[in-house]
Amino acid sequence: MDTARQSIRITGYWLMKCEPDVYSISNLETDGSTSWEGVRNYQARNFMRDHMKLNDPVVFYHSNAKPPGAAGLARVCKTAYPDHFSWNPTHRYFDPQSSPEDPRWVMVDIAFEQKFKTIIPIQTLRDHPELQNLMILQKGSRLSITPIDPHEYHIIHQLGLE
DNA sequence: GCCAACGTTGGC
DNA sequence: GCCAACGTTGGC
Repeated sequence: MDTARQSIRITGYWLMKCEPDVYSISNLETDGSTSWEGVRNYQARNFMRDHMKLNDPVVFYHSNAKPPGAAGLARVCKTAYPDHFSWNPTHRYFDPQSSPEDPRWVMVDIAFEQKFKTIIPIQTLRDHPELQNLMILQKGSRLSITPIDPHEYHIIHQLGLE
């Protein structure tokens, strides 16, 4: 685990996964921007808290979808701040170990950039020779927020124009 | 709906 | 500190 973690390179480019049944790129297009609450994984949290910068580019990915795949582009429009949903006992993202005095979780805001004409299915990403190293394509990868290479970002951007 | 892979929890 | 049990993720 630690060895794998060490090889992660922070690039300022990101891929963020969301189930479209919960929140889709179309929702983001409608809203213009949104808060990214509910991340309850420490590694993903640390990416947001320690590394996400204003205007970092984001690939918006639909997970658990038919088909799963890259759905569009977004941009970080507010850097990390406490996830207040974590201390609301009636909310599904409640965590009893988090409090306003000692917030355990953070969120960022992202702004809509573009919605791809069609989803770029995961299989298309898998088939692309220059996207082989995408973290989300590695076996067993479940991280909802992963850094990606600028080159990978631009390839996905291009695929989204087709 | 299945299930492999993962992260977290808690007993010891 | 180990590790079994558990809940979750997410592609298929």
